[in-house]
Amino acid sequence: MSRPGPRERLLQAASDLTYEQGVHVGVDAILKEADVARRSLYQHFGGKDGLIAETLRGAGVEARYRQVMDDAGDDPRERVLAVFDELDKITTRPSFHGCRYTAAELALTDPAHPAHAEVRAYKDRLHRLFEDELRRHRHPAPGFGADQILVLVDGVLAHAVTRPDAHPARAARALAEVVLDQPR
Amino acid sequence: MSRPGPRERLLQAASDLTYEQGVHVGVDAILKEADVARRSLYQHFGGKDGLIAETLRGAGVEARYRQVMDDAGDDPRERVLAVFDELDKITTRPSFHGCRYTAAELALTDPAHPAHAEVRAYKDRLHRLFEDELRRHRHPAPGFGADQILVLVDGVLAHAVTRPDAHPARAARALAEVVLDQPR
DNA sequence: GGCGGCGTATACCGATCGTTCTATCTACCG
DNA sequence: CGGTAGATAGAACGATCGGTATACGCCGCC
Repeated sequence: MSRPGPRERLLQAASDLTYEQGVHVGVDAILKEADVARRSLYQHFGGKDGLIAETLRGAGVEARYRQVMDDAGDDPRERVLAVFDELDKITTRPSFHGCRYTAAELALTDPAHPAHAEVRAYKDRLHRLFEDELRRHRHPAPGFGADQILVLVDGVLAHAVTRPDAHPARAARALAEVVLDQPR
Repeated sequence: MSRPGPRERLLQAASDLTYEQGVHVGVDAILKEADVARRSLYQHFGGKDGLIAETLRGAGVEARYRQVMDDAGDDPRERVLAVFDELDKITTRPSFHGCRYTAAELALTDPAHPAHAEVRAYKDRLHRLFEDELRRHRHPAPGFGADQILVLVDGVLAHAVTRPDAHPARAARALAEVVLDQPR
């Protein structure tokens, strides 16, 4: 029943605050939110950069995609389309602030920042996720199809930040159906 | 033959630096790049926020879309597809750093920042641009179709930052063809 | 011909940035 | 019981942030 240790609290606080306010939140704000001593941050993560990178690695966004798919049953077509239905819900919530990975990628100018590798790894995992579904669906070109799905997903998340009322997820869903209905 | 005034130099420098390094570049860096006195910035734009907003308004990215379309001729189908061909070139250049409007939107947390209105206005103009093309093309639902094109464009620009080697513009182009080939 | 407006240059402000430091406290383990 | 590792609290570091103030030079225009 005891609360998690400093490391977990730091990751949680960093995850929340960087999503709400971007990766440029101050270390002080994160420390206060996590209720953790300054020293613990540098002990566990070496610095702010390390904490940011580790936060992205452990965000578990990919797991939520899997969950949505699993809730949609076994049919790959329904599983993929369910993602866009979910995106329509997410992107119209007031708490929606875009894709944390895309935001981090754009905000961190320094190409040497460890976060970039995490973003790349995340998107590669997502690509594999969709590619597997398309392969099960007997899509003629699962790799290319997965690229298309990823463009749609990233497009929805990017566009909805500025024009959520346009319901980009619905527009994208119709195109995702086209990807899924390729002659096999 | 004389160089442009401080205002124009500031806009140019801000445009360059904010694209390369994000909107969090320091005022000092902009002033140095523009070779302008500190005071001139606050005289002309009231502050950094005003300069950023004005930079977005005057970036003229929309004009480049029009140019690409005009170079592609009169057929709306070819004009729209030309945009994705151009995107494939742009996104694979080393100097590519994503969509400046999306980046600004994500980086600026404060909802009251004047830049948000500029981003919204820009994307609305883009929507109108594509909607007009689709209408000329006798698309059955030009508004919805334009939403789809915008999702594809934003998706390409967002995804290419992390995975340019996936050539998201090519993946998107195939879907844009679907949008354009709707039965009318 | 002097005067106001614009641009420049530089010093300075308080605030905040990420980081390092010292010092004290607490929990666990032999 | 003693000792060690980890956590806490908080001061302080130099650097940089956006913004303001002061002083000086240049130009055109009444």
